[in-house]
Amino acid sequence: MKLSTRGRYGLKAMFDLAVHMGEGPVSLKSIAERQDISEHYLEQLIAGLRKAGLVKSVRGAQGGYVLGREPAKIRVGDVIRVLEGPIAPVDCVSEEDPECCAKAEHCVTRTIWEKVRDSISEVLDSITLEDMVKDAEKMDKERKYYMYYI
Amino acid sequence: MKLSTRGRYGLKAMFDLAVHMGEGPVSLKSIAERQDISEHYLEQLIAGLRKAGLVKSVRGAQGGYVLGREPAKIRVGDVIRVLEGPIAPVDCVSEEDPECCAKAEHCVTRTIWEKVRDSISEVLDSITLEDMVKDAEKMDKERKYYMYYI
DNA sequence: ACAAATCCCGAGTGTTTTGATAAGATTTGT
DNA sequence: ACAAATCTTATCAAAACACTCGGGATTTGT
Repeated sequence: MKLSTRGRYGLKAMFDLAVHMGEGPVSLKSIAERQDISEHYLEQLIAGLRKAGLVKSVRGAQGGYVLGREPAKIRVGDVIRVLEGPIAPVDCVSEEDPECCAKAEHCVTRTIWEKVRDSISEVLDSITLEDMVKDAEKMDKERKYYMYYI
Repeated sequence: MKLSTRGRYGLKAMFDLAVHMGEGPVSLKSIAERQDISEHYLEQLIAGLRKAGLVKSVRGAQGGYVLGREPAKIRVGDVIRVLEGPIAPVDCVSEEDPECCAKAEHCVTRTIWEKVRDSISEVLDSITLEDMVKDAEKMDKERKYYMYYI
């Protein structure tokens, strides 16, 4: 029941982009340095985010990435789903195309996993990047609020 | 964010034991057959459950396993924690000995993972084996309510 | 006493996932 | 033209996962 680094690093990067919103394109290199992530690895992760429209890329010198839409409209769940796949503790209750078995309707544990899935989704979909930035500002007014760890 | 087969199979087995409560020791072989799990693999899983006191073993011919205490006092969360480790989407919010980083107090995402952890725990700790047996009885009065899939 | 049933334990194995690295191609501002 | 970036593809080592196997130890029915 662990998140992989994909989701953790990806959310770090998205938060970093939200913090630097309005300052023009942010290079992968600067994100990787601030968040202490392998640049090449982050490249793979952000490719997925780009395809999903959560970030836009600007190629060439002074290029980089910007958020695909306002921070208030990007939920943590959106980011996690792109990087980790549909939220589900087991495949038979996957948010999209669940691999149901024949007896799914009579399966006691299935209902348990559904409840787990829904409670996770509810938490992740109730928080936006904007919320995160505001929380960070509250936590520490002085310091630049990079996340050192996820 | 997936459960491994350890948690799934283990809960299957515990449910099976709860269903057959009061019929004497249940052999691993019969559980493995009903739940369609590798017997040797299940052996490993149940070893952990035994050490945790969730099941008791009866050695020798006609031996097997029985629940360590009443089904009403065994929560799904108890079983999952034994087989999958402490509930936590990331290590820094682990239920026991979290590997905190220096900046944990200023980490925005940490609070998110805490909320996720708590919502999962709440679901898993609100359901007991007794609840599962009752649900199964409700779902299907006629058939023996084995779980065919988790 | 003996054999069958059953639990107990540790080691080995193939596959998949994870997390990263490397090399080169493409695009663009200066 | 050049340097700074992104983009694409390929490769790879380590860990986790899901078993599998072999051999003991213990108890019971006959």
